[in-house]
Amino acid sequence: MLDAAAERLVAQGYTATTLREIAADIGIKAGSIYHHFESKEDLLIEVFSRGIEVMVDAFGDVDTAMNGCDGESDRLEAHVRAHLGALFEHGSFTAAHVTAFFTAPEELRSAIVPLRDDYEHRWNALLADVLPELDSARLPIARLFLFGAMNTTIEWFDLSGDLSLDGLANLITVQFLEGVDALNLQRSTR
Amino acid sequence: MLDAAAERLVAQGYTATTLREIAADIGIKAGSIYHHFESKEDLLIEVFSRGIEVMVDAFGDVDTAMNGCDGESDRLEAHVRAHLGALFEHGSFTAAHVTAFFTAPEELRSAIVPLRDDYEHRWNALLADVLPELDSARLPIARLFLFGAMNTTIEWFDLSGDLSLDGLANLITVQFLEGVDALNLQRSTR
DNA sequence: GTACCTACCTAACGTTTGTTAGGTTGGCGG
DNA sequence: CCGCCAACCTAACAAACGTTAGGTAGGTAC
Repeated sequence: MLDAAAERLVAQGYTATTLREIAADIGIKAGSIYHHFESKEDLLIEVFSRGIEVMVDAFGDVDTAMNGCDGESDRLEAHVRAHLGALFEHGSFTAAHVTAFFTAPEELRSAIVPLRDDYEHRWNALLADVLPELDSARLPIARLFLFGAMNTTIEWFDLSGDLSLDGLANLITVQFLEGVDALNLQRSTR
Repeated sequence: MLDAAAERLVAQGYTATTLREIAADIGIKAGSIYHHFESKEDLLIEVFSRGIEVMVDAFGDVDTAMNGCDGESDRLEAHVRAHLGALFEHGSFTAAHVTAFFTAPEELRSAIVPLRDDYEHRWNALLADVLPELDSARLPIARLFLFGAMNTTIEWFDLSGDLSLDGLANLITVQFLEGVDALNLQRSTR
């Protein structure tokens, strides 16, 4: 049911996602949803927060898997890969969050914002590690650039295409760290 | 009226934007809209296509203003500045397009896609000029990175903040061309 | 003055939405 | 066998939506 709601959110946004559609997708009637959730808002809050949960978990997994033993640039790339993995490989929760969050009403968003902030802080800390020489005032902007590059991939990246997720993660990391010039030297799509 | 519709689109997305609200914003009643447009879809198609028009015009203005006399990197930065200008300085049409386009129903989107394609082709041609050594298969991906960086600024950039639009354009261009490392050397916010 | 047109309004229509009250079913514990 | 509870259904509610038919005010043309 949460899965069905997430997929509807990705395809249609908040208001166009109706409880009757979600119910029909899983073979029940709209009224039955209220046995599990108090309201539409309640249900979709759960979907959005799971979207962040998936990202945070993926971030944490990378952190525990590689504790300081690898190079900083590889560490960044692994986190980029984890973020992309959350977007494309773990259901539609994260995708729903990224695409539909800003189409939700303000009251719902403010309930989710603390979770978002937590995730952003982890990235800020990571970037501060990877790029110790970067002006700290410019660090959030660098993060926003990176988020922009990663999150807009849902609008064009095709999992079944020539480029793999690993390759995409490498491409984004290199582009971020060294710019477009470096893309010429780095032709390995892994 | 188109302005009011655009602002509602930015704030709420397609389905949540109602004709009654748009009408109320400009001091008329909902039914009166049908004297100027055939339907809600018709009205919002006009808003979305004007959003592209603003971008295309801004792109064209830069092209005529600097015909080959400047460096390629400056030329790219001027176009980035023009794109950001369309987003922040010429009403809400372009902002509405970037934020709400994917919340609109499929039939409406397919009416707009040709205009979008035209704008994207111009950018592809520009990038092919600026980056002649870049693998042509990777050129659309580079453009998508750049678009991602530029368009997600609506979610965080503040016109009245410390960073100016010129500074932001410079930041994005440098980040795109040379990566985050170059941001340290480039501390001029103009 | 008459005719006409543009720009608006009123009032309703059919549909869809989130939501709710009350009823039905099936399985598990005792 | 009885009671109970979770999971579902039916049927309806008020509200809001896009849309339409018909009417009104004010200006312009002749």
